[in-house]
Amino acid sequence: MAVSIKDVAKKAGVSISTVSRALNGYKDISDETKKRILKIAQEMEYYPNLTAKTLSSKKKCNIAIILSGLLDDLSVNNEYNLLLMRGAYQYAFQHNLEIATYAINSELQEQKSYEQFCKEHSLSGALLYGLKTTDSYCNSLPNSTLPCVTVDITVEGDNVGNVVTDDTAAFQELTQYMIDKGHRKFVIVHGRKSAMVSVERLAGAYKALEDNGIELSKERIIYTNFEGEKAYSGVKEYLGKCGKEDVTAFLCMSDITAIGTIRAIKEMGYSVPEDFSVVGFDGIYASKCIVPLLTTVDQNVERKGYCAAKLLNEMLSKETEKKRIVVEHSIHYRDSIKRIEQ
Amino acid sequence: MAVSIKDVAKKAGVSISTVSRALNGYKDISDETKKRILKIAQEMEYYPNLTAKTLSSKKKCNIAIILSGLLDDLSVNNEYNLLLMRGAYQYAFQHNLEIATYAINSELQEQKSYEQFCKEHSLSGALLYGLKTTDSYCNSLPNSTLPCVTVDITVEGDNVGNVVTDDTAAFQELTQYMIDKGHRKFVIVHGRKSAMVSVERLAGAYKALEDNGIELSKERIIYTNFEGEKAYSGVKEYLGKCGKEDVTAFLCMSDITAIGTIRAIKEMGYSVPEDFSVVGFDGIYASKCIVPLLTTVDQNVERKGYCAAKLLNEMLSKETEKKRIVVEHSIHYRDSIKRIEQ
DNA sequence: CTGAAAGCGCTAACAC
DNA sequence: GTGTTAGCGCTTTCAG
Repeated sequence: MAVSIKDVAKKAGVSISTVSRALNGYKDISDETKKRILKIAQEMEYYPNLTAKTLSSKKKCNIAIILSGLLDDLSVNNEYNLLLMRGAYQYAFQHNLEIATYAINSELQEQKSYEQFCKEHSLSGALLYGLKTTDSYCNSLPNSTLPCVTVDITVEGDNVGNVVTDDTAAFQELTQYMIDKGHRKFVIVHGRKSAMVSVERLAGAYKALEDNGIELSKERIIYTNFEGEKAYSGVKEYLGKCGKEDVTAFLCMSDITAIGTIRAIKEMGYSVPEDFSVVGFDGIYASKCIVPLLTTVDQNVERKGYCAAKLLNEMLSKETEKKRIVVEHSIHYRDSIKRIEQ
Repeated sequence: MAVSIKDVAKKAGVSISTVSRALNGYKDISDETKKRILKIAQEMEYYPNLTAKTLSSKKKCNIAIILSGLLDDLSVNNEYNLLLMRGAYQYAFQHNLEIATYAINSELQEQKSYEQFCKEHSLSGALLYGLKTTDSYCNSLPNSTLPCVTVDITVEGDNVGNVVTDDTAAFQELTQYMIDKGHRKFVIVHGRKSAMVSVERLAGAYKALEDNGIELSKERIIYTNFEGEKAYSGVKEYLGKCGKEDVTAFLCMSDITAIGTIRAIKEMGYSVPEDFSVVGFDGIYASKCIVPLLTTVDQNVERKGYCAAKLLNEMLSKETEKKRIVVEHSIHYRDSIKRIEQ
């Protein structure tokens, strides 16, 4: 068995409570014994059992990432999820916190509520990544007594914090930029109808379009479920049907679909940005490697993960009243768009 | 406080051990009481405290993923790491296991050994992702009493399992394929000198080259640290210096560097595969979205994660003597290469 | 300043 | 079959 606090106490000739005090930096202990105990503990290679610690301790503060949808068929979000994790762990490292990540799916959510999950794992709160509007957590969260922070999805509740991108503003900005570049004939390569982010991005596009008196018919929206292949086939079909004159720019709701769009365009014998301009959304690594370099909205994903961890931590220590953080995005203006004469 | 086993016992008018027996499906309990207790537990929304469970239980079997290097500057492995996770969680779901993921870095490894980490977290074993040859875990693992499974890096030890790709064979195969297509003048876009996978891939290339009596000078190796930008600048410089006649194919050790290579080629006014052929390695999502579709080795990353979890689980239950699993790769033959006349 | 003792929620002998 | 009891390793009153 591993060396326990008891062993250290015995070796040091003190009681276990004294060892506990020394280890946890309490003040009501003589400097001398403290040093001695610490030294012995180190020599014996003693490391506290975190399980026992959380079990016995009252004021626990351990948090986790609950990653939903990791096992969904859709293997498109891989980079995104890990960047979110990176951000959270960055915060954790800086603040000497430890975060465990668990994976769940929609089904598991129905079997066990968020609160139950937390209690089972002795969690005082969690970061909820990858939640969908249809997930059952979304219904139970508002009544949760345990704090949590969602990312990319707005859920109300006294103990619920949200970290989001202003998707509407971002997509509006992007669309306006295209309009400023002379584009009037757009096709939107949509994400998923039921995804909150897609809905908001679409709203942003319409705002810019309306501001400039441009109409966009429903037929000019291609749904992709965020899959590159769907974007590819959708765009190909569209171009085959409607021809070149009908459109000058594709507004894509993700980089992956933008890359698929570019492939479709090239395969039809056209080029980007000479014949068509294309913009993406996300700022994935590949967007700055491909040809042409993709103009895209950088969501600052890592920062979102960081902010989520920070918000949760502050909610736990009642340091903040804030419940909603909008992480600023930025647009990378690159080579995939072209100014055109009208 | 949450409802505990005690509360259930009280309500049911039995002792806590009876409740425990009912909950854990032991046989020495009457069917009737069992059903009654289960019903009450459900009504009371009782959920066992896993922390207490692992603390008191002897034969624990909880495993974790220890993800190293997540916070390294190099943000190139994001998709890779998450696919690995996906695989492990897939296995976990199928076998009703729960896996927690923790993030560490090289520094943390020096402060605390693998065994200490496990003891702290009451782990019976772990999956080690992202380990580097220079990491201190590599030295301590051989003497570990707790089992673990590494991925992509070979570490010896009685309690150490390894899941790898046969990088040498894969890269040899790829190189041979290029040779069969008529290529003789290669440039290798290398990963990282100190990375085990890079070393093996290089060995594979040399094997194929030597088999066919082709020489490759050191100047024809471009080191990239697996970064797309480095590949881009390296290839650009190379082409600027040596010109078009000097090379017909680029063998890249990752898809990201292959994508960077393609960009460099295009920016120099050449095209792929007309002027140069390019192959990658990994099989990332973007490889099947870009133009041209990238010929690459699919590492079957998800399967690697799955096999690692499986191997660890079997090591824990002594079901297997095997310590090393080579996950079969496959080559996607796509559009980025061209047959040439010599 | 330090020790004794009571728990945290649960499992696992051991009795009855 | 079921209850009693002793821990798992640690924190935290409460005495002294």
